[in-house]
Amino acid sequence: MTGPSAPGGPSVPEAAGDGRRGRPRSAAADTAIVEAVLRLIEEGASIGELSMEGIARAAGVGKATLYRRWPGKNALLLDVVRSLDDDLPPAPGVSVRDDLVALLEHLRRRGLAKRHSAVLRTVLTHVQAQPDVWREYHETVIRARREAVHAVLRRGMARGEIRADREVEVLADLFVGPMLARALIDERTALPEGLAEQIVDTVLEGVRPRP
Amino acid sequence: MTGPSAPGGPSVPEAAGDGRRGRPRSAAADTAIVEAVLRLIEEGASIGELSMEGIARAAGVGKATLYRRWPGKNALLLDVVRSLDDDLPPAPGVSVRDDLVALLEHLRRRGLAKRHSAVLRTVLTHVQAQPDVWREYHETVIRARREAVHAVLRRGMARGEIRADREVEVLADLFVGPMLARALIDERTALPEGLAEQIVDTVLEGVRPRP
Amino acid sequence: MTGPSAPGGPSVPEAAGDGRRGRPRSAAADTAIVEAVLRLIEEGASIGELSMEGIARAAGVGKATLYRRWPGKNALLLDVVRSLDDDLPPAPGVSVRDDLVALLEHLRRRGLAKRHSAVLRTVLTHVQAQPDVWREYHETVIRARREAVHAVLRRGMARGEIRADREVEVLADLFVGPMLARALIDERTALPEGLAEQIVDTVLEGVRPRP
Amino acid sequence: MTGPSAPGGPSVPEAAGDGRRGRPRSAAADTAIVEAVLRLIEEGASIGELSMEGIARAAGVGKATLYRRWPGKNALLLDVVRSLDDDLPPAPGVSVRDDLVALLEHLRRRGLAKRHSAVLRTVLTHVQAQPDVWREYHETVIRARREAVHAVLRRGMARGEIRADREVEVLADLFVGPMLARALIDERTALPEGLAEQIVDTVLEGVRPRP
DNA sequence: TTATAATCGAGACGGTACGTCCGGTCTTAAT
DNA sequence: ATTAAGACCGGACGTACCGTCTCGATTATAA
Repeated sequence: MTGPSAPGGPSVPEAAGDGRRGRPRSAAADTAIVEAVLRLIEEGASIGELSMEGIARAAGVGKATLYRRWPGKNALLLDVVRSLDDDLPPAPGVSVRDDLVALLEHLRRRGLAKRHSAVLRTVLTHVQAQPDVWREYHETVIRARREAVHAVLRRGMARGEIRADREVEVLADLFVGPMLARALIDERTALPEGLAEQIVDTVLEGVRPRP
Repeated sequence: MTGPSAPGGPSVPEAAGDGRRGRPRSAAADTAIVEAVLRLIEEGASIGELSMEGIARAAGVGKATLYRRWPGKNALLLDVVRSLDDDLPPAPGVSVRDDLVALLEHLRRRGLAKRHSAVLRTVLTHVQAQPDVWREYHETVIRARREAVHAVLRRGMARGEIRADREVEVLADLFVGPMLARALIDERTALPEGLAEQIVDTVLEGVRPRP
Repeated sequence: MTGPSAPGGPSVPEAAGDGRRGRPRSAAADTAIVEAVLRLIEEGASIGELSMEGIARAAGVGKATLYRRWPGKNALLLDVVRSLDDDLPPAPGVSVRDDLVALLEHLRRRGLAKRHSAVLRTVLTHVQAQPDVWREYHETVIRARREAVHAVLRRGMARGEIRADREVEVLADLFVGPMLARALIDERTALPEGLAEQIVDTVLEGVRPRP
Repeated sequence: MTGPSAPGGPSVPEAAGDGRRGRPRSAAADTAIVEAVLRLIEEGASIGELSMEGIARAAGVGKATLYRRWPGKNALLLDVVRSLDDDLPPAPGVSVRDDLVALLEHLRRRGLAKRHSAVLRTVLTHVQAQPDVWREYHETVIRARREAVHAVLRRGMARGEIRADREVEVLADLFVGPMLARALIDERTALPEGLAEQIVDTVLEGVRPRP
């Protein structure tokens, strides 16, 4: 997606190698739409006002302008959620333990951010019900994130800091799963500071008492 | 909820200590409705036919009969999902490790069951967007399940099989979170046999290599 | 309405010549129902609360009690309107002119009565749409009234007070029609005192100026 | 009502002096709706299929398209009935007697027309129960017709062909009332040819025998 | 300069579902 | 057998949203 609308932006036809004709798409509309969705969600429009009709109204935009950019509500919402994932999180890092803590801390912070939390909850709720859309999100966003964890773990294995007799996927879930479970299920009780370290260290050390 | 409609059943007015008047609610309708929802979901009606209108049609029931029992779609779906949680899972158990494996295995099996998986995914997707409904589900179903894990862990702590320098809530997430993450996010790729043991043992032993 | 179910009252099965069994119909219910209808109509319930549901509620009666007495709403309303026609109007009379005035005056007074006017308007509106019910009303109530006019006119013809070269039906309409038109169409503007005499005399004398 | 939808047409917002925006209302829908109502009524849909739902279905139109044009069923039906009154009836005329005959003959013909008769009966039945709607109909349609009669009569008075010692309103009812009474009450027994002349002449000459 | 053309906000289009109400029937326990 | 109460199925009510379509107006490039 290299068009005028950056990654995460609306899906441009992308055709017409160079000689585009007619009035170009309004960048202002792009912004207004995405901002309207975020505003609506933050205002608690759990699902009520989150209709294409309401979004168009809130953005001061015609409905056709929405449908010209996205094929439907799910695609729009998916793009909105993607637009919040821009901030590249990971880090090269010193030790494997610190890399893992950094990754989980990033996850935690995002789960805390009012905007991101509400958006994610509301949007995923919509999107997850559409298997194809969800799959696309999975393959573009989630897989990337997961790969970051896998890379760290594989590096740890190579260095001998992580046991090598388990599948990487399972190990990754051991670290990421607990944080996700808290963020997705426990509404927003907490995600207290220090949770990342706590999870990483406990999983590393094990739950059995050590002498 | 100890009335004629068992836990998981429709929300009975519950009034009238004994001298109930008027024609009683039809148990056949109760059954037909819940079965219709399950059937529709299994048939893949991800969200399309999952309308009160469609449910009533599929159940051969008037819409009023639905609204007499539940205040809205979410409440109905919530009850349906609850009706799938009847099978008490846990186990007294011999060792703490075996108890944990049993709990996770139960989780895994349910995640695999075609019916439960589809229902849960579809329904939670609906329900989670309604904070109040979700909260109620959380407090009646999730809390109970979580408590079972907590009990096992506390027993383990008392016995010295589980380290006592971590909060029980965090430890519980370490075990349950990975399985949930897989079940909820990875569509249904796997949940392969042996996953429960793998998770429990790895979390118990830790991820660091042991000599 | 002399018996519990007199002519004009609810349509009793009428079977069982003598040996009726079981609990007898409640006369209180009969009264309550009819009164409820009249009350609702007078209160302006033009058509809104005029539902079987609302009538049963207002009468403090079960719906089945209504349907046990009348086959449907129209039959009930028809009976109510009939119950207002009990007061025998006509008069033997001295001169034909006075008889006609008396008949029209009777019509006028009834058209003025708040109760009768509102009921008639509301009910006929319902009833007229059901051809069979309307026909029955026509044949039992309207025909009788019309016959009274015809009798007077025929007497006048015999006496030489009324021209005999016109059909009686047409002549009857000449007298009754104007009053009805006012009563039915002009909402309730007036029907002023003296209207009956005015109509009768003008129709008798003719509209052409007399020398 | 001078907008794009002529008298008898749907109630246009009428706002926006010139710069109308958005897609304009479909004239095809206008036609389809009115035709559907007429068709349904002619097919005998006394009141059963005469629902907004049924009308929309029969017209191949969304329900919203109905409610965009009329606030409710009564208003729609009222407009339909108005659309049948377009054919200007009266006539300048030679003698007062002939003018009156022409007016009544027009009334008679309309009462006979299958379409108009059925529509009028069914529709007025609906509309009359809503006082405000009825009032509007009265003031727009009935008053106009009545004024035509009044004009004829006043001309007759000026010419000395009509007695001047009666109120015009009463005289008008003497001519129009009989025809209306027949048309509205006698289902459709007749309205035989020559009725107009018969009424006019008899009312003019008077009912008393002449020497 | 003038076409040509894609965009814009606005809003109507045919459908479908919402949650409520009523019609007419049926089923309770109580009288 | 009838009572009041109320549940039953069906279906209409009027509203809202979906995704498409048509308006007149705007804003670009291409001729």
